Amino acid sequence: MSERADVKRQLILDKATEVFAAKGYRSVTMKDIVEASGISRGGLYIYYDSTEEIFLDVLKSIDAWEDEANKNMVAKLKEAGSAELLLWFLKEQKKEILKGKNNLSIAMYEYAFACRQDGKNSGAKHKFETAALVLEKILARGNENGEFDCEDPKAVASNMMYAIEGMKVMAGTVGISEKKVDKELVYMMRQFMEVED
Amino acid sequence: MSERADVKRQLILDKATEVFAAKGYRSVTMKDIVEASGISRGGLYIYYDSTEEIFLDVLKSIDAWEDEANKNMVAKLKEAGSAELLLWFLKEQKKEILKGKNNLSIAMYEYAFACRQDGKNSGAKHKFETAALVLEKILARGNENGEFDCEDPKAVASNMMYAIEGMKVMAGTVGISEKKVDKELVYMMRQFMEVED
Amino acid sequence: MSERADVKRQLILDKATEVFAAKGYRSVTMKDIVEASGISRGGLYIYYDSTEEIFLDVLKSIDAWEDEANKNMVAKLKEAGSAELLLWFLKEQKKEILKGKNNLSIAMYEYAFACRQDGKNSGAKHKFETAALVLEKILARGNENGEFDCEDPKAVASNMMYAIEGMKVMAGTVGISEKKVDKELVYMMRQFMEVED
Amino acid sequence: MSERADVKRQLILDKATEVFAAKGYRSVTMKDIVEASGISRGGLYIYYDSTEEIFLDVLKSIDAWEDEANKNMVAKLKEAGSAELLLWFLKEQKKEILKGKNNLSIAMYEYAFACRQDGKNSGAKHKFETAALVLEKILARGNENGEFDCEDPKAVASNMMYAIEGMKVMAGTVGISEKKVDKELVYMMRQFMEVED
DNA sequence: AATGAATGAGCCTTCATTCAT
DNA sequence: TATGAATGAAGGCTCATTCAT
Repeated sequence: MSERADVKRQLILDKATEVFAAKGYRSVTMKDIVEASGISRGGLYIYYDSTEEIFLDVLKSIDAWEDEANKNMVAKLKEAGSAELLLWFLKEQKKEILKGKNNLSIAMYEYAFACRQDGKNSGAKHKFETAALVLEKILARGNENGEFDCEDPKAVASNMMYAIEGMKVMAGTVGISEKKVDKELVYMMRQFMEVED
Repeated sequence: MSERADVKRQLILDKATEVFAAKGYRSVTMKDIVEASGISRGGLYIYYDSTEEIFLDVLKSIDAWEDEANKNMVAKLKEAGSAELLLWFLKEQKKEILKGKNNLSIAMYEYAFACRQDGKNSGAKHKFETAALVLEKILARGNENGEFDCEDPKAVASNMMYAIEGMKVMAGTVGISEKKVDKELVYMMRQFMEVED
Repeated sequence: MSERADVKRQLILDKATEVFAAKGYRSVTMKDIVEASGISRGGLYIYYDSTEEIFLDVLKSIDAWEDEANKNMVAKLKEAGSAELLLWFLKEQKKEILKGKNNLSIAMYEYAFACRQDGKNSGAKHKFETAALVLEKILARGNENGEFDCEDPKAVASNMMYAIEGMKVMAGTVGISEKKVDKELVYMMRQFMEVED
Repeated sequence: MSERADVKRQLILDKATEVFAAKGYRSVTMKDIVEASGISRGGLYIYYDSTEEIFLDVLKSIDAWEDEANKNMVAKLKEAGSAELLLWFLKEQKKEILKGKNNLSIAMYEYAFACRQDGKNSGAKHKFETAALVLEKILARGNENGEFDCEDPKAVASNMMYAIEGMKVMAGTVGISEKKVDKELVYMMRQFMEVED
C-alpha cells in the first residue's frame, strides 16, 4: 500500500514540521517526533532513519510548495500589474516573517550551519536566490511598464531579500512587531515607487 | 585567589568562544569546552555550572567590548568626519560578516531561539539596537554637516542593519563572497551619499 | 493445503539452513530468514514461532538425511569391502570439514551451548555418537575379514571422531587446508591399516 | 592513577571472563558485564568500548598466562622427565576440558566464527598451534631419551591436539565425563608409551 | 582548588512479535 | 493463508553532573 505509506509519511512530515518550527533543528530528537506524530518509536524508523532525513523531507516539501508559488507568480508577470504582484510577494514574505518564533528559518539556519562543512545542500541558498530572482523579475517588469522606477532591479532585489532575511531571523529569535515589519517594507518600496502611508 | 580565578575564567571564556563560534550553541557540550580549555571536568564546574552560563558570559564579554567601541564612536562624532566614521562602522560590520562560518551569530540565534519563551535575555536584541542607534547617529550627524543626504536616518539605519543581519546569517551558513558584501554595502551607501565604484 | 504448506516449510528450511551455516545460530534473526526465504514476516510466523524452532527443524532434517546415510552404510557392511566403506565414510567427513566456514557445526555448537542448561536436546550428541558407532562397526567388520588390524574398534572410532570433530571446529573458525585434513586422516588410518602416501 | 585504572580493568576482565565462559561470545551484552562487574554503564565505557574489546582483552590475558606456562614447560625439557612433563601437559588439557560448560572455548569459537571474514585474529589458531608445538617438543625429547617411542612427533602431536580440541567442544556443549576423557587420553598415550590402566 | 573516575538519565536503534487487512 | 505496518522491550552509547581523593 504505497498510498497508505504516503499518508503516514505526510502525517509525520506535518507533525515534524511543527516540531522543527518550535524547537529548531539540533535539539529535535526522534522521540520528539514520535510523540508529536503519535506513532511508535519503531514505527517511525520504518519511514525515516534520522531527524536529518525527516528535516530534509520537510525542506523538500516546502521547496516544492514555494517553487510552485514562484512559478505561478512568474507566469502572471505579463497579465497582472507589477505593483499587484509585488504586494502579493511582500505579503507572503511578511506572513513568513510574522510566523516569527514558529517558523522554520532558525531550524534551517541551524541545519545549514550544522552541515556547512559536509557540502550537504541545506536548501537555504536556493530558497534565498529563488526569491531574489522572482523579486528581480517583478521589478524589471515594473520598470518596463512604467509602474516602477528602479535603475538596478538586481541590486534592489538582493538588498531587499537580505533585509527580509534579517527580519525573519530577528522575528524568529527576539521577535518583531507587525508595525515594524510594515515600516521596513514600505521604506524599501519607496526606493522605486510611490507608497502612501 | 580571586585574581587567579579571573585568569582561569578568562582562559575558559576565550576557548569557549572559539568553540561556540565553531559549533554553534546547542551542540556544544561541557566536554567540548573541557577539551578546548585543557582543564578538568570537575575544574570547569567550579567556575561554571552549564554551557548556558558560559555562553552568557561569552556574550557579556563581547557586549562589553562592543559597548566600548560604540561609546568611542559616538565620542568621535563631533571631531571626526561622518563619512570616515561610517566607513569605520561598516568595515567592522563587514569584518564580522566575513568571519562567516566562524562567527558567533548562529550561536547567538540558536541561543535566542532556544530561550525565546523563557524570557531570558539573549543580548541579540540589545546588540542589534545598539548598532542601529550608532549608525543612526552617524547618519544624522552627516546630515547636519552636509556630508550625507538622508531624509530619515532612523529608517535608513534600521533597514541597513536588517540587511547586514541578513548577510551575517547567510555568511554563517551558506557563505557569501567579499565582493557580494561590498556590493551590498555600496548599494546601501548610495542611498544617502555618492560612492565611486 | 497441507502439501502446499510442506512445500513452504521446505523452502524456509532450505534457505534457513544457508543462513545458519553462514551466520551461526545466535546472530540469526527472524528478519534474516524472512529476507533469505523471500516470504513475509507474518507469513513466516505461520510456520515457525522462533529462530530456535526453525533451527531445530533444520537439525531434524539433517539428522533424517544422515540416519538414512548411516543405515545404508551399515546395510552395505556385509557386501562391500570394509576399506571401501571406510574411505567413503571418511570422504563424507572430509567433505563436511572442508565446507569449513560454511558448515553448520558452529551453529550447532552455539545452539548446544545456548541450551546446555535447559536440558534441550541439541542433536549434537546424537550426531556424534551415531557417526562413532558406524565407524566402529566398519572397523569391527574390517577386523573380522582381515582388512584391518585394530584391537579396540570402539576406542579407535571414538578417538577418530573426536579428532574429526576438532578439525570441523577449526575449519569452521580459523580454517584448515585440505592437505592438512588428508594428513590427519591418513595418520589415523595407519593405526589399523596400511596406507600409501 | 594508572594503577587504580589497572585494578579496575582487572576487575572487569575477571568478571567478564566469567560472563563469557557462561554465555559464550555473541549473547553477551555490555549490560551483562555491567551487572557482573558491579559498575555503572557509563563507567564501563571508560575502560572498554564494546564487548569485543573486552573479549579481546580477556583472550590476551589468557594468552599471556598460557605463553608463560608453555615457556616454563619448554624450559624444563632438559631437567625433567618427558613422561612427567607429558602428564603435566595432559593434566592441564584435561582440566580445561572438564571445565566443560564453563570454559571459554565456545566463546572463542563463536568469536573466531563471527570475525572469520574480517581478517581479525581470534587467537584460536595461535593457541592451538602453540599447544601442539609444546606437545611435539615433549614427544621429541622423550624420543631422544628413550622414554617414548614415537616415529613422527609432529603428526602425533597434531592428531592429539585435534582430538583434545574435539573433546573441549563436546565438553562445552553436550558434556563429557571425566572417565571418558581419561580413556581418550590413555588411548592416545599408548601410541608411543606404555600406560597401565 | 583541581582532578578525572563514576554515575545514571536519556536518546538512538534493532528486533521479536502482533495485528488489521 | 499471507502481508507488512506497527509496537514496545532491550541493548548501545553519550553526556551532564557528582564525588572521593
